[in-house]
Amino acid sequence: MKTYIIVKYEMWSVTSPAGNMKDKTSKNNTVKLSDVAAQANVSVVTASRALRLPDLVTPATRAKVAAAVEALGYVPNPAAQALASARSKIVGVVIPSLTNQIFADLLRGVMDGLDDTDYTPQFVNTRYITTREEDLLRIFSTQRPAGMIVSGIDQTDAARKLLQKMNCPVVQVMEIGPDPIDMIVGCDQREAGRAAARHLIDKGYRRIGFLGARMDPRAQRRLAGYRDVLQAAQIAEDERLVQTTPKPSSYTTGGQLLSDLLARCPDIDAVFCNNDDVALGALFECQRRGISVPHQMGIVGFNDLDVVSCSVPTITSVRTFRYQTGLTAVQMILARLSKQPVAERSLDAGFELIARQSTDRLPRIGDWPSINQT
Amino acid sequence: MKTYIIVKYEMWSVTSPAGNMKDKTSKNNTVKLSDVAAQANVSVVTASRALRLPDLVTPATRAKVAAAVEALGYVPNPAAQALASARSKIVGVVIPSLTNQIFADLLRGVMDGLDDTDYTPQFVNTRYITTREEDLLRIFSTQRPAGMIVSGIDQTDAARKLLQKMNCPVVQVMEIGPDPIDMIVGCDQREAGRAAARHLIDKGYRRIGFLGARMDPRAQRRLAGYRDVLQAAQIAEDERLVQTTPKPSSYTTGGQLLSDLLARCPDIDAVFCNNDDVALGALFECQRRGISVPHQMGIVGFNDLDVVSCSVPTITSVRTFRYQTGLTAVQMILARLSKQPVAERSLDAGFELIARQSTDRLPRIGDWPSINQT
DNA sequence: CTGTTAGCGCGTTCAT
DNA sequence: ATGAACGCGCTAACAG
Repeated sequence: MKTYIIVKYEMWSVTSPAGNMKDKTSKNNTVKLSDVAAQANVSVVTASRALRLPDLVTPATRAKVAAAVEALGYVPNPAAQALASARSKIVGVVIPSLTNQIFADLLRGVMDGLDDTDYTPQFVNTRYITTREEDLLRIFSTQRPAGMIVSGIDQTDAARKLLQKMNCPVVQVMEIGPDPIDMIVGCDQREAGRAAARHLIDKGYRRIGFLGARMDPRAQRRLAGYRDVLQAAQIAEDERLVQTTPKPSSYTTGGQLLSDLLARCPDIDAVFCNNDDVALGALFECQRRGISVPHQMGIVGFNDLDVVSCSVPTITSVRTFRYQTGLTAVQMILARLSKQPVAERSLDAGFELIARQSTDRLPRIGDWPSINQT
Repeated sequence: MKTYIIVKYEMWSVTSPAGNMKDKTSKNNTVKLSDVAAQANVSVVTASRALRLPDLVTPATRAKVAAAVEALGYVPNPAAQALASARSKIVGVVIPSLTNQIFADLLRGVMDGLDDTDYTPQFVNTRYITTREEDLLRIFSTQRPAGMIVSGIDQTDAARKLLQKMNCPVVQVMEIGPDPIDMIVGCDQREAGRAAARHLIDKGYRRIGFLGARMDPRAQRRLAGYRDVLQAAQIAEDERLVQTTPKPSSYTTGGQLLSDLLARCPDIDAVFCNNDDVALGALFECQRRGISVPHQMGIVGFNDLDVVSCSVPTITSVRTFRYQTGLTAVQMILARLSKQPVAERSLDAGFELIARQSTDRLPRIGDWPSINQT
């Protein structure tokens, strides 16, 4: 222990006098702003301003400071910054899960959007537990984040209040809704659900099942869209056609769901799946059972993950823009932070139905059952 | 200036007498330790110790402080903690990419391992760029992280030095190697590659190709394992059998790789794929071409993602333990931080070959070509 | 445009 | 077992 200290101090006295430039001048082995200031022959404040608000400083001093920073390898201490300014450089990102690919895409967008800024994303997952979301937000609020990105629009009142009290830009993502906390970017899940169901009808399918895992609020709204369309088309709305499970979505779950639905309704001719995991699982189940897709069974997925575009057959899906959403959310936050006027508080990221082989069946006369038959 | 102070004191004197419990006593609308101390009628230090080192404090005061914390809703300010102690509660996690499912699994393990501790993970991705890794580490070092988790064993010397200078537990993950920076947990990629290749040989395949995307160092070692086995089996080692691309791995890439390899070596009877994305893509390509798997073509993947266990046919893969690895890495760090003796600095997470339908072909006499034929 | 001063909320000596 | 005093590195008022 003693030797330790001694070694440390010895190193000090060795490097400190000898070191001209390129020197960690502090005992903590950390270059601080005061070191930079000393090196540049200016006050600490000036050094700070030269870095933070360069416009308020002479080009000459700016250069001096820049040189000192370079020479000493100065990097600001975020903890000190946060403490002094009561604002951290952290952008909090609250998502329900990391298992789901779509959130990984979102995170990539956020990360990329934050690259080359001095902000840092910080991710947490709620595991779809609302009380956990509140706890996480409480923790975030102690960090005084620069901005917050939260998934979905189903925050509890407590969560909404916490977010508002953070006094920073907040973006809800993955969905749009009528009453954003602050800003929002995503797509209309219900409308997207409608598009999927409508596509199946257009392709001549009539006994259209719904396969859903986990059934979080977003999935619920897609299901609602499916119901909208089936009602509007005056196709028998049969609750038995809706097969869901609280289990997390996965390929295996998808196969299981289809099996269960087939057991109850052997006459279905198509399924709209909650998401692509379920859709691919359903496709595999069809292959196992020798059910021909798209002829005996139409399949539509959701999200348009990479995999559905190269399976055999390829799977029709509703493309959503997760990466772009993450990017946009960050841009909204950055814009607000730089006092720029934000064009829109609510941004519809849209969606796109990508028709593929899994529904590529021409409607034939025989496919059209009489209306309202069960 | 003066008014400032007065305001503060006024608010104090207003809320302090009036406020019995449940009061944000500070001008900043933030409850601090001094508020807790006041409420509990102890000094700030005592309050601090009651929370941090409860053993050094009377059960009575501990209770008083706990009550005050509860009443005021006190949450420590991490920035202040970090500044004062020169240590943050952040565990830095450096991975190459978030696109790859296996890193999402790792992150889940890390997150879960850090739940119910007061440490927070912070993720960054290097995008497989080593200079970027160094930059990221430099940034992390300013945060004085509690621990670091980095992916792989191929850090540059500069990166290794940076990690050592952080003076905190460091765990390399996803691989094991001879010269860990500090601690390490993962599996022997080369050995895993051998297992995959050996399995194909055991199943009677002889013209065994290698399909690899991205080809990061880990993939390179798997390829080396494949070569080891082919040499040892005295099967013709033919570099034309190795088909790689610098492009990121994906299902599409997998199909493309197989196409390219088939164009050059139409006589291959099996492929060992870099990872499961490639393997599934290759399977789809076989389906498109009417190549029967496993009879005309054996396929082995890597990682054993969920999807390969329910595709049709199911795909043989080498299971790796990403989630467990993340969890273990965290546990190693936590153990070190709590001064517990760490059992092993190097932990082999192992792997497991899961044989499935895609290689389920009995070796037949005809499958055995003469040795060393090209 | 630059320097001076006073904290941010906590941990860490050192006394008691 | 408890408390007083100081400072972590930086920003934010204010004064020149």
